Amino acid sequence: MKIKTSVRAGARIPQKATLGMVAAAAGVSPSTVSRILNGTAVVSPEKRAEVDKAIADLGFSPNPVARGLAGGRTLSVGVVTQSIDSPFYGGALSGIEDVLGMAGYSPLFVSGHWDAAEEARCINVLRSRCVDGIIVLTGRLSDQALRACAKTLPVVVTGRNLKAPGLFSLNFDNFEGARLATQHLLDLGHQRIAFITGEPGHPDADERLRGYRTAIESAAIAFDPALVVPGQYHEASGMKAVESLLQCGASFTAIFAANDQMAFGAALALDRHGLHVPVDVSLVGFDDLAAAAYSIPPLSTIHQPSVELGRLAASAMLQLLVGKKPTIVMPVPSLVARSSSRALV
Amino acid sequence: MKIKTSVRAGARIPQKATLGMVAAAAGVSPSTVSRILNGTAVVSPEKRAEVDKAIADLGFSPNPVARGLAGGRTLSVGVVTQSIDSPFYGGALSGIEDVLGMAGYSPLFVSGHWDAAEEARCINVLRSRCVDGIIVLTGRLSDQALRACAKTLPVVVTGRNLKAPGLFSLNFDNFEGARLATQHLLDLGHQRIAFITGEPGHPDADERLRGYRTAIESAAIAFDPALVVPGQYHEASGMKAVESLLQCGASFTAIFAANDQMAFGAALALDRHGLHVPVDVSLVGFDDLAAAAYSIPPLSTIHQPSVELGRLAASAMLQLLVGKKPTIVMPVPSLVARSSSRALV
DNA sequence: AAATTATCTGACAGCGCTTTCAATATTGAA
DNA sequence: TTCAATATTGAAAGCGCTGTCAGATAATTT
Repeated sequence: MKIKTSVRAGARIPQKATLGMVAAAAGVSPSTVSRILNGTAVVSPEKRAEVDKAIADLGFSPNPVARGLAGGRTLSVGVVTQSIDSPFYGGALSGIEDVLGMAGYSPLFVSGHWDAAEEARCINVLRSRCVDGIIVLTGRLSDQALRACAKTLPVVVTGRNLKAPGLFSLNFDNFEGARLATQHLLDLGHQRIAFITGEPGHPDADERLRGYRTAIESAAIAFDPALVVPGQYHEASGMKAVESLLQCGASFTAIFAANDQMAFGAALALDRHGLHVPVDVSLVGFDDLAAAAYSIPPLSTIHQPSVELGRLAASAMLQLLVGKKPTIVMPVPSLVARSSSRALV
Repeated sequence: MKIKTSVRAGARIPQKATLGMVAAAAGVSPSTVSRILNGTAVVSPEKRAEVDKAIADLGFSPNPVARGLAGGRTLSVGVVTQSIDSPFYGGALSGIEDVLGMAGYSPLFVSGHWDAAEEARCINVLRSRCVDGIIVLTGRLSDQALRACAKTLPVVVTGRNLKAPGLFSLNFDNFEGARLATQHLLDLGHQRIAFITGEPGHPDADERLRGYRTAIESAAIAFDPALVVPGQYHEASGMKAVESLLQCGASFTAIFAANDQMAFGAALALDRHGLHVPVDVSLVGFDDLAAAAYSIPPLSTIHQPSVELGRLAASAMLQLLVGKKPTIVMPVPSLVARSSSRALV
């Protein structure tokens, strides 16, 4: 290790003030300064004033690393996401960053890449970094693993319904969203509605399928397995799904894709076959990505409040952190009807 | 502060092993363990073996927080981005996370929201968190501010050409990319090519404009200011740009947008006016977002290796961190011709 | 064999902050 | 006016790890 900060600093760097220096400048003990900083105890107004002045004069700001070591709290919370550049989770990350930042906390993002083992590794990294809490965005981790984790740290998890001490879960009503989307197509007169599923085995994907099926059946239409094709939540799988649908000669007038990315892929595949949305086929997605409003045609979809989800998750964490039981409710699903779906004449 | 980890822990949590415990278990001093961990000095094979065993037995892993306090190095590097959920920077973040993670470093992402003051705040947060280095993705910060920052910490910055001690900059050839895109349209026989600019005053936007102009002029076509409309790099501004172009009655057979998002907006606006891409108007974007391959029609664009950019920036940081001068070269721009551009007949 | 030198290793002093614990100072009650 | 109770404060001991320093061994040298 050759380089050291002190060596690299050519010019005179304003030496970072420490709590001790503030104490000395204010003529009090370090303990007192600490107490003022943390509101741990009552301090006389005079001393408080002196310390405040010293802090301002020295431009002091406490060192989170030292704080972390001494107090156990690092003012940072770990966020386990699947991919930092996912169009869907991105919004949530942004919401988390925003709310956490306002409260003086820093988020530590780690990506699990849709893999339970990797997610477990992520959690270990976060733990070794002594985060004060962990937010898990729709992880692959078992409920059990999460519960265990919540034994040592406050945990907020999205995308499941889980009850455990020190753990708060925040779930979007995927069933209702899917039901809404399907109902929308039914209302437009569609009877043969294909469904491109999400990754099977995933709670949200399963719920969306259930919502689709429920809507179909409650319209007294027989559920046709031939109209349900598997997808993996990305564009390519949406294309493939349409290909296979067409290949099998399935007849349909509308497609409901379990997320927007697959809907985009589906639209492209349809286009390649000379089928136009919404003239030949109506299309509805799920998520309401930013891009959905600008696709051609703009995509009808179920709005998932991803930024809001992030904000709520962060708020819940903040409440957990002060020992309160979070009182957070998720917004209900809503349909955004754009131009990709139209009434069957 | 009511909750403390120790209180929250209901069950018996496997007490986290410390370096001291390892030392005791191995019958050596803490210093020796530290030396083995850091490779700071040679230790006898026997002791090394004992320590390794103790480490394995206790499942010990060093505490980065304590390390940070004691050694000054936190094994974390700050990353200043504009928005954590930007479709373009997302790729770069992903690349950074990947490379940094392999090396045992953790990235600390903060968003500047396209605002110099906020970016400065971000840098302060990062500094207070004692990051070992900072990567700035195309910030708004003045060159001077960055140079000052590089006096105390290694800095890697993308999107500019800046030379300073302790600072490495990594720039994409925006000029050449824009020239390439424009030339592509010229090669297809287009003469009236409109250009939707990026945020004026930004180096990359200016360079792209220059590339456009250079290509146009070197094709012996007069540069027509009426064909250049301002944009702000987002979809809505792309729509607005096309509206204004149409409003002014400008005649054009192709549009080159300074980024993909504006190209998507432009395509939609054209569509609304009954103009189809590429039949009526050819369209080329810049960035090659993941979505570009799945838009309708798939967008011809200049490929920006955003993930690669992130990886390179992280590699450069890693080199800086060990005191080496980075030897990193950026890939050259390349055109991805898809279906949104076609030859004028 | 004594004197040097090169190799390991442990003791110890922090890094900047929090947090008992005990010591004052202050107030109220008796 | 005296004693207990309460409010403020400081001293000191770490949190888990690193890095310097000097002591202990072993390897070379005259």
